[in-house]
Amino acid sequence: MRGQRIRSCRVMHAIATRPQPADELCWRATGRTIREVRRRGKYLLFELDQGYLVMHFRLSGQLFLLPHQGSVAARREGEPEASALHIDVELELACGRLCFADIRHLGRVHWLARPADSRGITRLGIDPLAREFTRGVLGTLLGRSKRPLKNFLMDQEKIAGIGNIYSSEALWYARLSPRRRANRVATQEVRRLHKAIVNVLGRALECCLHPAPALRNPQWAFEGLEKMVRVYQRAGRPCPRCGRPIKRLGLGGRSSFFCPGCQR
DNA sequence: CCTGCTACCTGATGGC
DNA sequence: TGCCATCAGGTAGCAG
Repeated sequence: MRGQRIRSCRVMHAIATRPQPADELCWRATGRTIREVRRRGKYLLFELDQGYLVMHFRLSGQLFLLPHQGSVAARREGEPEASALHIDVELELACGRLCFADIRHLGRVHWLARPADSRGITRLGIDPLAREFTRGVLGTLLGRSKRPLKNFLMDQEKIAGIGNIYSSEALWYARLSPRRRANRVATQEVRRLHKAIVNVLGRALECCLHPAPALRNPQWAFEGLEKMVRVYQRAGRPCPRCGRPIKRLGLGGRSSFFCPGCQR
């Protein structure tokens, strides 16, 4: 995407730009050039020559790169309907149409003068893949919170980027109960949790990149989590470590999966 | 300030 | 077959 000029921007479903008016996104984005693409927590940022295009995929957002409408390539592929793919926003680039699609329409696309104009971005905590994320930093953060570890790990203002899958997985690797209070975690356990977080995210990245996502294929869906997942959505099945059945637990409005046998 | 709950959406699945 | 409840990778906004 780097260096591509946004020839036009179409909003098919204005819910995706809320609370920003769709036409504001369009006029701000049109004619701009993408300088750089980066990630902050779960946000995807397109740095433009003026301002930023910011995407958040929430639960079901996806990006597609489709052939230009009416092109030979589009006809060969049967011109997939925007409605069928639930495309909310479409950016016309030289290399094709970059489409933000989202079945549940919970994802968002905004234009911002700078990332700090997003409350969600400003308040993001430390990136667990960054150098600065050390055992010591994790220990300090944990010590300041009385919440259950599961809620702590999913709090984007503490550590940015961990969601429901990887919080369950990291706690399993660290042999810590999702219900354990953050400030009741011993030094040795902090060390285990830190290692677990970094390992889980690293392995997840491997799964996400091999095979690489097929941006140009609208049928493509992410598969391969099964290879790395040990407890997530595996209630009733044996724990790969101790053999006892994995349990599902409601915490903070989300499902938490863990092994009561070896997670304390 | 901190925490927990609910709304926001659509679609898949399973029980009756 | 249809109807209803529940669940799904997340966060903003609000009440207490």
